[in-house]
Amino acid sequence: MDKVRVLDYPVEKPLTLRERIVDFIKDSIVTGRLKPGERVPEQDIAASFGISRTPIREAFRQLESEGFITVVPRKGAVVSPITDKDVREFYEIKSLLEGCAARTACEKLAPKDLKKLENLNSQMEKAAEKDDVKAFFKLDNQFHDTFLTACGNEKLGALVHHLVQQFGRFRITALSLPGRMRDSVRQHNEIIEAFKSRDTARVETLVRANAERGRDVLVEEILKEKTRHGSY
Amino acid sequence: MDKVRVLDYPVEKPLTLRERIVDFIKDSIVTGRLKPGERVPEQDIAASFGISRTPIREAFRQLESEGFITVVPRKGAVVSPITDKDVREFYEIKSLLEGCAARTACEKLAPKDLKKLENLNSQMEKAAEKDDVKAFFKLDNQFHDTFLTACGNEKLGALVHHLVQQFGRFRITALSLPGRMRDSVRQHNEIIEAFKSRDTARVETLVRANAERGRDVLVEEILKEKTRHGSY
DNA sequence: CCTATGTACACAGTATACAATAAACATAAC
DNA sequence: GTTATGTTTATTGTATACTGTGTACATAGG
Repeated sequence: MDKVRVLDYPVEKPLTLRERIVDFIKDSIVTGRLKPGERVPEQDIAASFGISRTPIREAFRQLESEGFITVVPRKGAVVSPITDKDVREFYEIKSLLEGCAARTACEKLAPKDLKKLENLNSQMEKAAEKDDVKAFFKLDNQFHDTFLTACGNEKLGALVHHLVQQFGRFRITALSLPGRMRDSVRQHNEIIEAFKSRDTARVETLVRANAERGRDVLVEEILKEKTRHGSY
Repeated sequence: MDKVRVLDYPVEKPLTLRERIVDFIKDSIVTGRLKPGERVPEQDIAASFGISRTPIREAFRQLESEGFITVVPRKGAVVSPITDKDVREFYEIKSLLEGCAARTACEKLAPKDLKKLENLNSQMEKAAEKDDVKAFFKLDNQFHDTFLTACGNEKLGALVHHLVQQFGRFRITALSLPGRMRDSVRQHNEIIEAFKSRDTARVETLVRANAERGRDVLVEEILKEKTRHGSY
């Protein structure tokens, strides 16, 4: 009863213009090309892409809902500024959710998941040695995604993913600080050990500690950046 | 140095068309005028409002990001179906977040907040007697908002608010079940007592129990509705 | 000088027109 | 009859034109 399978090669679906714009602006914000507070006029984007304003306006709506930009009717859009309060609040949530996910995942983690965690962390160690922040960043996300997925609650994983995404720019900056990546690898090793011994309480504690450590570094980074701007 | 205050009467700001459409569709979904799975063609909305498609498309983008509708490129939008799995997952998150908020709020609640909780709950009792589901619904939201606000984490409050909003339709249906409102009032009374005695651990336990009770009723309601549809 | 009002310009909000795609239907080949 | 292909139609994606509002600057009045 199977259908013919001749032409089902990996064809990348043609993204709609809006989707491409969303990706572009998100990336611009996360990597820092667009800075918080900066204005984002529709026409400029439209002109530089050679397209009309319509898909851009739709992209703005989506980006607004996701917290990347703030739009004031009849005034325009600006990149949402991030305050240290924002980071504190989000990371309190992240800590709670990730801790819960890790606790739940602890009993479910398959041997291959544990293997994966170890594998990822050793890759992160290498990235840390080479000071490859970008690679480390991706691996770190995968590490966390592993138990976020394993916990079985899809919404929870998506939520954390979404929260974290907004701080991309600061996270990358924070990872660049001396010793930060190595520090993270060490914490991950502890987490892996706890997972192996199926110590749910300890897993939760460690994961939350990891999140809170990330928060502290991020807050510090933002405050530093703020004073840099204030000193002009 | 005060400015003249002659014309600052409550002037309701002119909402943009998109905002009105968003409100309308959300309300339609929450109250059940639009059912899960139902298609939502742009043209129909445009025609019935006598406006163009542009603001509607923008509204769709926002509603999509917020989880109310699902849009497939070049096919159109449908009201996002809600499964029992969705509810279970969301309420696990809600329980966690609300529990945390309540625990944090416990030490911060001012006398007037406690007064407010008692006041709201007695109003809910009255609404329950009169079988006024709509009023009860609003009061219940206010009750929960009280400690969500008091906990100090604004994002957390907003997040829970957002999660809960999507299940509006089912929550209202669930509240209509015999005894459900009275049941809820009873749980609230326990919570208030725990707040009064500043028993943080008990507060968290009770709030989580309340959330999980809500989840169970909601799941049951959805499963019932599913079989109703399946039995055709 | 300072304040207030008028004016011009930039830009977002909306409408309309057109292009592109997907689904439904019909038609033709086997 | 069943399958495959052409065609129509409904509906979304995008472009363009127009309208209205906010901001900045200029100008007049005190």
